[in-house]
Amino acid sequence: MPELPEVEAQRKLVEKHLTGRTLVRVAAMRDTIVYSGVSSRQFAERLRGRKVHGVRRKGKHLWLELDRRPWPIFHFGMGGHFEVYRDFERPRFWKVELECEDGVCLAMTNPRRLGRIRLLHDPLSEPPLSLLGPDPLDALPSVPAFARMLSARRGPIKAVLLDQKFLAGIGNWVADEVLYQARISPFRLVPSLSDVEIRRLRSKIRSVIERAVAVDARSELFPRNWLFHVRWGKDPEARVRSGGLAFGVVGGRTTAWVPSVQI
DNA sequence: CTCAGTGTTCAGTG
DNA sequence: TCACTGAACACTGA
Repeated sequence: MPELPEVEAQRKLVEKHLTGRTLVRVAAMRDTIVYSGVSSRQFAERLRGRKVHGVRRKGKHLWLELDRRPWPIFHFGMGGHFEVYRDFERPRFWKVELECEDGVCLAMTNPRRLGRIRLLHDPLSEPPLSLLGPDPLDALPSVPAFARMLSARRGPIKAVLLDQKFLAGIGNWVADEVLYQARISPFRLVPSLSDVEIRRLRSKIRSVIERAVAVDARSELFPRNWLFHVRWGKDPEARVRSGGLAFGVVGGRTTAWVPSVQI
């Protein structure tokens, strides 16, 4: 679930419910894996009574700006989300529960426990956030800057797109979608890309992410001609219509592409 | 019962 | 240093 568009949708949700509010009660599920560098108990103590000034995101990381540091940073790993509710109905797999003065509760879930919850004084200037490349939604590099970034890279283009030090927030499905729409094979080595292809790639990174964010990452609202539907759908005819879908492994990840379209 | 997976990190290798 | 591979992490759901 959680690539840039999904995390941005979560950010908006959290922003809507927590901005300007005070965390009157904080519950933290005991978990020594998801909580990183801080115990769940300590985490809850540090947050209780704090006022939320803002909710920010970079790449797949989400954090709260509070009236006092340190601030909490959330990463979902392979799954999870924030859930809003009023009564005592904690969702399955909850890791943190934040309650506001108006009784609204917000919980972060993380079923597979590959996510991380941290407490940092200045998120943007400390790892892991300080190691990230630019966020393609907020700060997509210009064409020349993008070309310069690529010129420092080798290897298959998909592996580079997945590298969070290159751009922050692109994950497996976004990478496949962007390459499909840019008509570039995921296996193409970066040095072999032409200027035209580099422009097309950058432009598709922007359009795919903007479009997914515009519909709050609700995949049923993605344009019908996106690879996404063919890839995850169970309609075999759609696969044929797409021109023949292939699966392979690039950058250690399952990759879907259409060989007849992607050169 | 088996296995892939919308992610990240680290050790080992070239 | 760069880059790639594979494994590990942990657990759900098909």
